[in-house]
Amino acid sequence: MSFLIVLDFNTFHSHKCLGIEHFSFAVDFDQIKIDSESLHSSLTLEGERTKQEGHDEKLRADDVCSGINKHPGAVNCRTTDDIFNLAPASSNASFLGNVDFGSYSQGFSTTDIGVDLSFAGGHNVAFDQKEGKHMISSSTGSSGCSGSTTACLDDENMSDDRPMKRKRLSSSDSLKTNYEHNESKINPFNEGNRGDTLITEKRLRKPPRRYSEESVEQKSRSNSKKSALKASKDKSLHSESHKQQWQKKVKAAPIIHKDKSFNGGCIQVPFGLPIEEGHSAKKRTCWEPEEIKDNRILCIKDKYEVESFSAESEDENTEDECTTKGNSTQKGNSRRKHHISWTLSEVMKLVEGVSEYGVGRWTEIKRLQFASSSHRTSVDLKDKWRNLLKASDTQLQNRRKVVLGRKQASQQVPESVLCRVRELAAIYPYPRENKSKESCSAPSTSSFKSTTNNMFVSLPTVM
DNA sequence: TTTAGGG
DNA sequence: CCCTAAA
Repeated sequence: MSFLIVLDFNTFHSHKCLGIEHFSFAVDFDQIKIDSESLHSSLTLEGERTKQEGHDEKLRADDVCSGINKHPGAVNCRTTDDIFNLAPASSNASFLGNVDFGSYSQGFSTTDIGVDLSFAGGHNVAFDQKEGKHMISSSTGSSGCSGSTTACLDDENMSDDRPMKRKRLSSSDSLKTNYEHNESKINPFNEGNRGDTLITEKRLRKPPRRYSEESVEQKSRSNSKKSALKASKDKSLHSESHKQQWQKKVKAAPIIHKDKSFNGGCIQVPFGLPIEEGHSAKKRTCWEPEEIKDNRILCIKDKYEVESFSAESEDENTEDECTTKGNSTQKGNSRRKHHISWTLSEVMKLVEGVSEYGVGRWTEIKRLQFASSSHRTSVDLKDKWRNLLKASDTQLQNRRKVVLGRKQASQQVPESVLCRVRELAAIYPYPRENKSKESCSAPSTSSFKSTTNNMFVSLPTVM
């Protein structure tokens, strides 16, 4: 098994890290999967054993952000471990990043190596492709906190992303070029195997209720001064033209008929009604039709998306694609507000931004890291950071309980990122949250800060 | 306008 | 995410 992978990696390496396909293409993981299945019987015992004894070790390793080599639990990790050992030092950095995520996503499914691996493997393919892609072109490893895995991972991406984004921004004064850019860029990657499952997920998801409400409102006041105002002052104004094109497309499609067929009366009624405090109740009345309509839109949109670039739910879309989606889905105003889930790359960009500019300088971060994504306002960044802090904190606590461990932890945000968040939280204490934690919850010294500090201190020690 | 914080 | 007070 490891032999296969090693060969693969060698090709990957011999291509000067340009052929990420060689590293993560389907066959590769099929091999792994097959191997793991065939090995399952023989490995089960060992896997179970290593999984258990490895788990503690893994947790500790994660604490110091030095994960990879200590994940004996998952088959993949073992192989990557082998690779890692064989890999020339020069390629360690970029490869590390890849392995990191892989092993983390593996980590959540190690409970059942034989079964879960297939899925997690698929996931890894997707992820590694993306990440690998990012990493390949950049090799700056300027990690602030010694070469921790996290640092590699983040910086690898970030340092690459930013220049590209700037370039994109400057080279595409009209958003149209921007989109062309992105589509052509995105296309090759999204045509992976994983697209299908993700698409289905997306289609099944219910639209948030608040969204339906707002779409109603937007329709009712389509030309209200607020929208005009917002559009005019919103920086994403330049995206308007493109957006409107999308809207035309969408509108051209038989959405309205569907509405009628659904007895759209429900939709109309709420208009007349005063839409004030009775939020929940009244919204719910008009929710169903809206939902259906929304699905319609989604379907139609999906058609386009699947044609141009295979849709992909909340994964790595590169914020630009998210923008595309957002604009197309929403009618009227600047950005689709309701819950565009944060992609990992976005989170990492945020983390990177915070590490570079400090907490609280959200506009800076927005300008520099999220320049090309019209959604994600500085407020969003702030909120997300708050959430990340919370997540990292709770994760820390969960770690101590150990028992809970893997599954629930952070399926979206890899531990490495949270780890980085904690580091940054230690460096740049969040304006008031940290204080409050210190003053309120921690009469003696401070629970949170001390732990994070310890973590932060222990990092270089271990590395 | 931007940040911080509550909801 | 949204809203809003404060700076």
